[in-house]
Amino acid sequence: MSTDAPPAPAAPAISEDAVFAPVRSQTAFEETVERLGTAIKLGLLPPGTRLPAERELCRKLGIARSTLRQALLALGQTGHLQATRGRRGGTFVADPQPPGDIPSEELLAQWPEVCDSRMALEVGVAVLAAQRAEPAAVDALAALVEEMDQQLLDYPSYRHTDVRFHVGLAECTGSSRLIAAMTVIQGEMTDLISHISHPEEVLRASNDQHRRLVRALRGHDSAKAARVMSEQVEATTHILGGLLPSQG
Amino acid sequence: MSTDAPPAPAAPAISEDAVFAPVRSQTAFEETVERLGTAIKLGLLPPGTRLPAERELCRKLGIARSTLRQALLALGQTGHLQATRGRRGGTFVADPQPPGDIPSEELLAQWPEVCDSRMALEVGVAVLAAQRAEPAAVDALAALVEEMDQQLLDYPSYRHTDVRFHVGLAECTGSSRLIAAMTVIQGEMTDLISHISHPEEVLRASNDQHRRLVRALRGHDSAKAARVMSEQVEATTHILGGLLPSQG
DNA sequence: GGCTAAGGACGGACCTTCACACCATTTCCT
DNA sequence: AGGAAATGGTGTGAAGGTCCGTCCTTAGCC
Repeated sequence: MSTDAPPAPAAPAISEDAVFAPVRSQTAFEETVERLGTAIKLGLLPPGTRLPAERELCRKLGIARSTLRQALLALGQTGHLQATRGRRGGTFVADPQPPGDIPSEELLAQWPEVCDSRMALEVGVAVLAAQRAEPAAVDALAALVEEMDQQLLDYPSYRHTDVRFHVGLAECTGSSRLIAAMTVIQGEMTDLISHISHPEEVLRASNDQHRRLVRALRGHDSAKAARVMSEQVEATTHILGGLLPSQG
Repeated sequence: MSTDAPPAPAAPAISEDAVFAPVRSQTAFEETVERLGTAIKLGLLPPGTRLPAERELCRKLGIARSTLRQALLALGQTGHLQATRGRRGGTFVADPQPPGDIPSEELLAQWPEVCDSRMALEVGVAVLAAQRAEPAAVDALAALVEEMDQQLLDYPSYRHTDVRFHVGLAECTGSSRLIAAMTVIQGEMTDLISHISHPEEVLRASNDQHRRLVRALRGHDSAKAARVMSEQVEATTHILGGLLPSQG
């Protein structure tokens, strides 16, 4: 017992790991490919959408045109974008889109972390949205729920509407940070779940929870919103946990 | 009425702003300064702490030694770090620490966003922590509450313990992403609130909420945890809203 | 005195990013 | 028909960040 243990008060080993964790600085090129690629894969930029002209887009993104072109070229080579020259030309989201690629080993290994982050973000967003959502915004979300009801047999379409629902929820908070975080996490979730089966009953149950969430928003009942969202995320997490190799 | 309005179904203008928002790629140098600087200012690395040797730390951080040295040099010049040469030398967290600098214009302008992000993250973390916290971890948090009870008249000390409490809560989730996110957001909050007055009564009320949160954790009552945390964050937000120039 | 572990300093190779100019293609307008 | 305009496509060189390797300096330990 009386060894010369350090007198330090309960060494906080865990958070030190976080402090000294690897620094991952993405290049502007990588970040751009990821941002645009995620928006396309999520359906936020539907097939046929015309992107802003290169000279304008690079200004919006705050990068050089040559850097932007690297990203556009990469997304063109993977079949996500298609460019046309001339006065009425431009860069368009390809139609049809290429098949989604399988999730990377790296992402698969992190799936519990992704689900945890999602749980935290979605529940927090649901609470804020319940406090702030205006009737018009709630109506828009309700319309998306109706839309999903018609897409129970077509998972890709369902998923796109689902993403719009969750991003729309983040928009209800009015916080651009939360919107950005939601798109990132939905992108990761899409990569994880797009290659597993989604029976109609599962989608129906999921959309029922959407409906209950909308009711909670309408009543500004943040506690109920938190509970419903928590159940929804947990359901997805359990499905993933059952289908993916636990801890690879 | 019958203008040639686009037939697009409810243009999602807001999320497009998010997609095309500026890409800010931090350099490895900047990211390192921020990570280490935040950890020091938050008290996660208390004064006197010895950092790992440069040759080891650059390996952990995944950067070159010269890049790491740039960061260490910068933190040395601001008085946060102090280096000693020789066999028993090393890089140490300076004691005493330099006075905290005033929050940047940029951060001040973003304060509502920071509070929103904090609300989402803390509530989500509280829910997850309530589901997962083990008794030993809850005891550790309870001990921090006791510690804060003794620090109601010494705000800097109180704030350091407060940070350890909230980061400890994130540790209860077991998710390194959430821990990292919590340290970032607490760093921003510290910058925002360190230069305003903190009367004893305010701190006492805040710590009472900590105590109620601990009770909720112990009972695995995630709904109550969410409610308490939501109130706590809201209280801070209101204080900030009253003291900072609204939308300066 | 010598060994060792630490910070301190330098220089060149490599890659990314940037700014700028110019080319090629298509459409619209006169 | 012909030019203006708007778009993507191409090239070049400079600037800066990062990495790697090498060496120097300092201070404690045997």
